[in-house]
Amino acid sequence: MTDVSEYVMICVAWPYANGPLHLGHVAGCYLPPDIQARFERAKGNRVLMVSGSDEHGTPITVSAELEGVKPQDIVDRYHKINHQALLDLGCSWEPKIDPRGVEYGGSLFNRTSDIRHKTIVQENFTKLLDAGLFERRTSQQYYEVSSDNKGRFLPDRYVEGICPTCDSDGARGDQCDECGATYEAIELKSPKSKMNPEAEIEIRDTDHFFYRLDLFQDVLEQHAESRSSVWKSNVKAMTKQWLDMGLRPRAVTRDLSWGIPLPLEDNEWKGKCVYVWFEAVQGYTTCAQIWSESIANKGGHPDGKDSWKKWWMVDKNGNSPRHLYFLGKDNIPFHTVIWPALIMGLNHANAGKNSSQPVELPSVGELALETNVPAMEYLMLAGGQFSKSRKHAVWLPSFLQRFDPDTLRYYLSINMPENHDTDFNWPDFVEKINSELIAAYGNFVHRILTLGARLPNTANGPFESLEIHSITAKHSEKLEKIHLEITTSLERHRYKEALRYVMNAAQYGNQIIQAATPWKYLGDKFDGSDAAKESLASLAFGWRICRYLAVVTQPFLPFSAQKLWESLGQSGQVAEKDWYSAIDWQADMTWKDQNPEPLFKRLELDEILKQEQSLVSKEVTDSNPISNVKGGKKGGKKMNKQIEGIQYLDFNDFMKVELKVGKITSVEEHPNADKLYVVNLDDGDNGRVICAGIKQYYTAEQLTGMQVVFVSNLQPRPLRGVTSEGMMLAADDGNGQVKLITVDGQISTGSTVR
RNA sequence: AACGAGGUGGGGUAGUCUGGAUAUCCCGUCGGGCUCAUAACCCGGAGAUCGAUGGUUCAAAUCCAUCCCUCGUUACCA
Repeated sequence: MTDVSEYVMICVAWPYANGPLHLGHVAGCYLPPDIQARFERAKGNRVLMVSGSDEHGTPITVSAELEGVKPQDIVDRYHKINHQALLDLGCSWEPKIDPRGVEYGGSLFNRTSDIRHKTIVQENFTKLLDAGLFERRTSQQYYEVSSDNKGRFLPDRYVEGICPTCDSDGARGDQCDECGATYEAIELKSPKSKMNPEAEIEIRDTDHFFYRLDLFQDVLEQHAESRSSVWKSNVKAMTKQWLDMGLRPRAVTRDLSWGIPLPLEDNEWKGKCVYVWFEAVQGYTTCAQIWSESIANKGGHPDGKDSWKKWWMVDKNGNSPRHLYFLGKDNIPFHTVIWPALIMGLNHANAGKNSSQPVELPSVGELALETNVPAMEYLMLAGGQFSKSRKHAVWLPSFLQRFDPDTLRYYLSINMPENHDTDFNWPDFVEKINSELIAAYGNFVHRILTLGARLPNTANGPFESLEIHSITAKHSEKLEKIHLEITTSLERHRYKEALRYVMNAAQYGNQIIQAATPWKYLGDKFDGSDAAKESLASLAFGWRICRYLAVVTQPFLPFSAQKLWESLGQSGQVAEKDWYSAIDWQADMTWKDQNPEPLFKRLELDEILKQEQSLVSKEVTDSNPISNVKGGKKGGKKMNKQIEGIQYLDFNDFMKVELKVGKITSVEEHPNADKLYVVNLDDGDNGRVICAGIKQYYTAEQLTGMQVVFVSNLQPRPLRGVTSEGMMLAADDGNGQVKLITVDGQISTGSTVR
């Protein structure tokens, strides 16, 4: 054990509880913190790891509305699913108290709907308000009027109308897709609610509080400067970009139904909630406080309910606990600019200062700022051979039903998007598992265990009497060097590199065994010669390498590390072993008398692809692959079946639709769009131009000469610069198949369809 | 089109922030060895003017400028 154990706070981005996690999330922000936490614990540090489900905000109410259930049902469902999936992946969210004792910390995967979270957020809100760090502003916002008194304010992206600049229809809240203009949402002509187009809409004044981020400009620049040597370049760049733009006050309240209400009595604040960004980030501290109160306190931590301060406050010597935040690259500025500004704001308020006094970096007894933000790039989900045409996600829960979690942990670690985006694809997954994880590491271990099983056993296993330290000294030296490299890499958050070094150790083991050829001296063949003794001494050292590997693979591959540990006859949990015991060459040798079993099973690509095929199509049709990245959009496909009931169309309305037969005379590329063709159509009259989004399904040659059915009396509309005068009908199976509707045999163009 | 990321032997990659002399690792390929081990292991060879051009430098994959290409996200599918 190192004699000074550090306080390490590991903060994991809060997954948004409106869908299951997918492998991109795992690689980006759920696996790396677990590796880090396991590593820190093994080094003897005191680790507190926090995260939880982010359960408030508009997207969840929208999901709920679409499914016809309550928001609470949605968040309950996904909190459970995601929490379980993370546990199945081996992420150490359980037990909540460190096995070494509560003073060493623990972990808590909480949720923002926790009443205690709500209470603390409201207290903090009040503190910041009283310190004058909020300013109140009035703005105008669309309001959806409803007869039953259930009117609501509409966020900009839920409003559509006519562009004030180019007069085209379908412009969104604050930006027109047609001409690219941006404007204030209230300038929009004939605005409509996107969710409920029939509803009457009006502009109303609404008051909100804004956090005075502008007051933190200088101090945040100092902070960023002080971290410039530890932050990765993408973190530095994105932070700088934000600071260079200049910080402006940012809204902390919203007209929102699903969230934490403002802690204000006045009637005018009814129906308003704390903006989700403002409350969810506070989860990092609230979760620590809740852990402290409900877990550490009961678990007998000497500081009781205040134990969280050990992980959050700058201590009396001015030392800060180490704070590591794990998140995707899209979240960087939130954690390097906005969140530090909130922390310093709370410090400011706690010190009894107000907005006229300058804000300062944390000092003794105050909340500390982040040490490092090892943000990842994205893991891409490549279609590979099954579905090039459309993207498919691989969901964590279904993955874990079929594969050993350690295989996923290995693949994502060795392929981690540390510096740039990387791809997930099945052939690569199978290859890496079979030829690296299994062939190099798994095979080496199995080699040693089976060779050992063939030696005559003694009290402490077959190897003990065979050791000759003078012969293997150079091997221990080499492994110590590798151990140092692994350690250094992990300290620098270079997981890929660290795991590569681990594999080097296994490879080195194979080299030793290959050179020693111990199989020549087994059983009857043992002749007592020096060569035989040296050979078997190397084999015995193989046992030590296995033990070494169990310790150093543990942060990455906790399940197989434990399995190996037990196969070696070692007792207890390898996760609780000291990191440096890997290179303790005097450790007592042990043995488990048994038939050794391989650590992993080889994967068969053909089988996986077959299964995956069915999995993909199944998930598109019967699951809900809604992205749960915050601010992510839902795919269009699954909307169909989620619409409640059928919306009947009036017969007279239907009769207004005029369908005709036309013949495609020529097809051109749209000058300004990837998916559109400009189709010239002979409509039996003067001809017309239609823009059609079928570029990915038909070539221009295929289309030319086709007879198609089109809507002739649709209001013409410009589409990215070209006016489209109608719509061709096509069938879409929702799985990437699109076919135009044609007529059975020849008929003159312009014929009416009835 | 906007924004983001990337172009390194046949495929996939490390190294680029912090310039330095034989450019890393995995797969494939060719040759050899081993036969204990999960068609696994070990050794060796071939194969790269590090996207292009220009610049800075004693020295550039690495820094600067311009250009080309690819991918992702978003938008367009009336």
